[in-house]
Amino acid sequence: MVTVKKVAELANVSPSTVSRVINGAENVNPEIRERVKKVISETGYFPNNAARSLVNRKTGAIAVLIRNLHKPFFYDLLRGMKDATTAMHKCVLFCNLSDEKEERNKYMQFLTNGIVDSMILYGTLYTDWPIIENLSSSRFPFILIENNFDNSQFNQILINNFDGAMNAVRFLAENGHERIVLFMGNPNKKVNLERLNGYQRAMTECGFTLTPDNIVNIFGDSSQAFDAAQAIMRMPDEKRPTAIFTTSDKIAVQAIKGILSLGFRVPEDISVMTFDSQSHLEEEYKGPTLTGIKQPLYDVGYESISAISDIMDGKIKPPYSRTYETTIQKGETVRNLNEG
Amino acid sequence: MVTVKKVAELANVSPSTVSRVINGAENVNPEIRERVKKVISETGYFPNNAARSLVNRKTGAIAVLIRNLHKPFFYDLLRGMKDATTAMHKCVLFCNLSDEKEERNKYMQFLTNGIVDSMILYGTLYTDWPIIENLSSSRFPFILIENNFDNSQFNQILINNFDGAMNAVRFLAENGHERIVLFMGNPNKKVNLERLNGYQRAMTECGFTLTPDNIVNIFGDSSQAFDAAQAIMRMPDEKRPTAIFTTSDKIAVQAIKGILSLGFRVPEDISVMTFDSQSHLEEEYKGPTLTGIKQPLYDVGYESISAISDIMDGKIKPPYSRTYETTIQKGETVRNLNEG
DNA sequence: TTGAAAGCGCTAACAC
DNA sequence: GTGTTAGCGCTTTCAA
Repeated sequence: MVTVKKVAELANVSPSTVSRVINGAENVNPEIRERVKKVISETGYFPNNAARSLVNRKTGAIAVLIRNLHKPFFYDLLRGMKDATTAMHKCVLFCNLSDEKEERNKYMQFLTNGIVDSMILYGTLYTDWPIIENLSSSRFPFILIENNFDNSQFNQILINNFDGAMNAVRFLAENGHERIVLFMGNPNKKVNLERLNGYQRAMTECGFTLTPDNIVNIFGDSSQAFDAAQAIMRMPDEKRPTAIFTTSDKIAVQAIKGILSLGFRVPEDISVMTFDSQSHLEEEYKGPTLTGIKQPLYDVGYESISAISDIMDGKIKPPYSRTYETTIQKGETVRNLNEG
Repeated sequence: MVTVKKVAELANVSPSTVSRVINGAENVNPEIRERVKKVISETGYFPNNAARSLVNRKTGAIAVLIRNLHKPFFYDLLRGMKDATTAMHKCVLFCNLSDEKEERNKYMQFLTNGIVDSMILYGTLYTDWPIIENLSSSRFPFILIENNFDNSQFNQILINNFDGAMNAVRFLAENGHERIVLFMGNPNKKVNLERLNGYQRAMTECGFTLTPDNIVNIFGDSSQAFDAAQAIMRMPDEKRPTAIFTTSDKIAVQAIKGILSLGFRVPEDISVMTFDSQSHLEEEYKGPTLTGIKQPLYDVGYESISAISDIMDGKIKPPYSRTYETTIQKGETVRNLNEG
């Protein structure tokens, strides 16, 4: 293995000079610099990160922790992160975590002790609190994306789920819908809670009826939405909602499958509006293209890398917080009741 | 920061003893062991990987390098890797590489110098040869998945593309097809070349006509397949192929879109068989479910982590090589000409 | 069974 | 502008 020492010997200088050349210090005789550089390229020397990290206490690398990294949901997020990585010449390490607490701890401890010096965490769980607190108290720099904590002391990037949900209801209202039911996913996820709250606020604001029946719980497997949608289609016409708003694509897809399975059509018989509007769905789906609220995940991904870099460089001083707005993505699943 | 030294002080022992406890050495007085363990848990001490790596020259972590990690194509591969990671209690770091040589080099050098001590590379490019050779000559352990090199000296996991393509043609033959055209992707990718060769062999074996017209080059953007498929559909019935075999899902999807765009149907007017049969397509597709050759990517992912672990543990001695067979995934795009 | 001491490869004070 | 020295946190001989 080639080390600074060996390079120093071959170039007839001291290790410190080699170090200076490697790190681009100004105060080196140009002639010597060239000599050292030549030896470096000839020997194929590359500095050992472990040794560097040990003395510098930094590596310049960023870790990104995501549960279920493999899910197509993260397509745009990862693309954004990748483009930012290339643009900023960083090294980014992705970790695909499971829910197991032990495993999560292991990764955290591994990464935070000499491997990376900043971190991006997507969609932390409530149960991750000890981890976050630990990071925070040890002053390890990190950014949370869509976290579950009501705490502005952390660096965070958020998506305005509340307004997004409100806009969904308003969009449905503009299209003549009043009887709008919510298919709501696991309320332990803060995002779902925010979408619920936005839905409720908008329903009230629009003056639409809002009873417990308006909110259908899909807390378990998303396939529950299949049955729930069937149940709705079996209601008498005059009572049946004209639109379903779902907190995720997965739920929307299942709901539509349920609707179609009974011979009904979307959006002719009932409209469906989703939250997410991913370009890549998690399962085979051949129904009409979804209309829904779209999250700017590419931008969020790009910004997360860019922001953590700026924080590390001192260009941004924590706590940093940024909220992204959603947009409405028009597909084929919402019918305009005002027409015809 | 808590260090061995501090733990040693608090426990009234020497750093060496702390080290022994951490590493589970036998020769430690049980009483002292407990005392040290207590201090460790009280202080939340965790060993610094950089320091460890520096002296041990290993970290126990594995890096997985994939170009375009975000693509849904890798869904099953990543799932397999993740499950293996959890099962074997390893730390796996994923890197999303671009084609840029400079970036690829940077990651390699970063990772191989104190961060991880083994590596899995998926789908290396021909231009990666210097990297691979460098890894190899420095005796850094790695496994290639679906690599582009004809070299059995490396640890590798392969998929039998040749037999897969042969089986595709045979399957079409069983279904009464004789005029089978190949839509072939970039031949710089070894996998495409193997699929081409398998196709040719099987066509010959079956005694079917095999002219240059039988092979349509889709070397650029897969949307070329759209036009190519239209061109085929414009051929007179008696000359037109009865089936198209494509080297990837992407090409198949474009081809089907082209066919449908002219008012033809799949598989009634022409059959389409693909290689890949991914559960997650890269673009919106609502045509018939694809029939094609399926790669066991989950298994490949799982095995890659498991194998590199075994290599590191000395349970497997290099060079390690394993080839996975494909299966036929039946969808709706191949018509049985023998019926009716 | 335990501790003292050396050293992994690198950088940063400090001296020259 | 350059070299010497010490030390980052850890493990591992070697003595005791």
